[in-house]
Amino acid sequence: MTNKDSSTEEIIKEAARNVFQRQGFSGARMQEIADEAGINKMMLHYYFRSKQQLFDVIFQEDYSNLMAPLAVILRNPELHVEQQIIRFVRGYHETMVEHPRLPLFLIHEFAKNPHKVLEMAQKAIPVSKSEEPAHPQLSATTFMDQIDEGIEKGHYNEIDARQLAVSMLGMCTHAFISRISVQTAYEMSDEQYMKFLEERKEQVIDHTFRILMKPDYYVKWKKKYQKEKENTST
Amino acid sequence: MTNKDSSTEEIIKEAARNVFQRQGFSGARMQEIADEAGINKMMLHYYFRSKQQLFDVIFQEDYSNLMAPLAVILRNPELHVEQQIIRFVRGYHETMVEHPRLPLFLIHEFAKNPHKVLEMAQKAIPVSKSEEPAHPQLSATTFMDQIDEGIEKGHYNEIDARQLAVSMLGMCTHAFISRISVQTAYEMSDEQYMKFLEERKEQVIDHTFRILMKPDYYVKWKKKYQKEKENTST
DNA sequence: ATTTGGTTCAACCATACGGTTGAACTCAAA
DNA sequence: TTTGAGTTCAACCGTATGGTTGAACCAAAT
Repeated sequence: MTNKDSSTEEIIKEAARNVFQRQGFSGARMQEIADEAGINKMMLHYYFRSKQQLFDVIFQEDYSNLMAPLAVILRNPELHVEQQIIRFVRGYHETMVEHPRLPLFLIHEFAKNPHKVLEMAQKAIPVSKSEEPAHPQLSATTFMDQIDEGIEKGHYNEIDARQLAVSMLGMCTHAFISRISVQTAYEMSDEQYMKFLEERKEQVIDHTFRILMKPDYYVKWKKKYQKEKENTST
Repeated sequence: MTNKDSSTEEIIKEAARNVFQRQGFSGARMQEIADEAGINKMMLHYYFRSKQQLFDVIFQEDYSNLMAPLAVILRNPELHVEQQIIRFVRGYHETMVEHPRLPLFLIHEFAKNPHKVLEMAQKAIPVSKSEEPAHPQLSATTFMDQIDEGIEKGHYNEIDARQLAVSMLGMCTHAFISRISVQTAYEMSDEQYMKFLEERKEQVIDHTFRILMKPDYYVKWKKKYQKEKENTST
C-alpha cells in the first residue's frame, strides 16, 4: 500500500483516461494505453481484466465525479433557479477547464451506447438523504417549476423552460466541444483561448439571464449581482 | 449508366454514411457497411479502394453539401447580420432535422483529426466568384464587423461577437448532439421531440437576439419580424 | 533461509478486420 | 457468336489487436 496516486492502478487509469478521451473507446488501443502508462500491456488486464471493464471504470468515475455533481445542482430544491444557473455554469466551466476533452467524450460514448450510459447515470446520482424514497426526483420545486413560477410573477420572459435548459447546456458545452474550430476561426493562441474561456464563464451566465429575464428585472438583478461580487472579492 | 441514386456506388455511400455516422471511423466495420448495403464486402474496395478513402468521400460530401453552405451565410457581406443569423439558424435546423447525427459526427472526427479536416474545410468553401482573389476572406463587412457596427449605433449590447457566435452555435448544435439525454430527461416521444426541434428553430433565433439586442431595439425588431412573417405566409 | 502473495514482464495465441485473389456473370459493341 | 469492359462474389491472406501463459522478481511474513 504505497502512495495512492502513484500506484500502478492509478497510473493505468490516468493513462487510460487520456487515451480514451482522445480516441474514444473503439479508437483506443490497449498497447497505446500501456505505452502512455509506461508499463507492460499485461498490467492492464491484470488490474482491469478487459478493455471494456477498464473503459467502464474510467467512464463511471468521470461521470460520477465530474458530471453528476453538476446535474445535482439543477435538482437542488433548496436553491433558487438563478443561483442554480450561476453555480451550474461556473461549476461546468471550472470542471471542464481541467478536463477539456470530457464533454465530447461523454457525449460521443453516450450517443453510441445510450442504454448503458443511462443505467450508469442513474447509479451515479444517488437519491439524496433528505429526499423521501417514495418521490425520487420530484421532492420539491425543480429548475423547471421555479422558472414557471418566475414567469407567473412577471420576472421572466414567457419561455419554455426546456428550451432554456438546452440553450444553456449548449452554450456551456460548445466552447469545449468545438475548441479547435473556434480557436482556428478566431486565430487564438492557447493562452488567448484560456482567457476566452475564463471570460466565457460569466458571459454564459449573462447570456442565459438575458434570455430568461425581462429587461427591467435583468437590470435589477445585475446591480444586485455586481454588489455581491464586490463583497465576495474583498 | 443506370439510375444514379440506385447505382451500387450510391447504395454503398448511403450505407457507409449511416454506419460512419453511428459508429465513427474507428468504430465502423467494413463488413457492417457491406451488410447494410446488402452487397459483398469486396464491392466497397472495388469502388473506394480503402476504408479511409470511403470515409474521406463521405466526410467531404457531408461537409461540403451540408455544413459549408451554412458557414457561407455568415460570411456573406451582402447580408445584414440579423438576416445572417435568421438564415443560419433556420438552415442549420432544417438541414440537421434531415441528418440528425451529422453534428456529432463532424465534431467528433474533427476533434480526432483536426489537421486533415481543416484542409478539407478550406477546399469545401470556395472563394466566391465576386470576391477578389487578393482578399480571400475579408472582402467586405463580416459577421463580427457588423456586430461591432450595431454596438456603435447603440442597437446592440456591448458583447464580444465571438462569444455570441459560440453561444449561437452551441444553442444550434446541442439539441442534436444531446438528443437522447434531452429526450430522456423530459420524457419525450419521438414525435414530441420533432415538435420540440421545430419550435426550437425560432426559439434559438429569439434567444440569440435577446442576447444581442438592447431591449427596446429587440421589441422594435420583433414587431417588424412578425409582420414580415405574416406577409410571407400569406 | 524459506515461503508466500502480490506484481511485473516477454512471448505467445486466437480472432477480427482490412484488404486481395481469381473466377464468374452481365451486357453492349462488333 | 464472340469479345471485352464493367461488375459481383466466395474464399482467402496478413496483420493488428485484445487477451493469455508461465516464469521471474520482490517484499513481507514465518
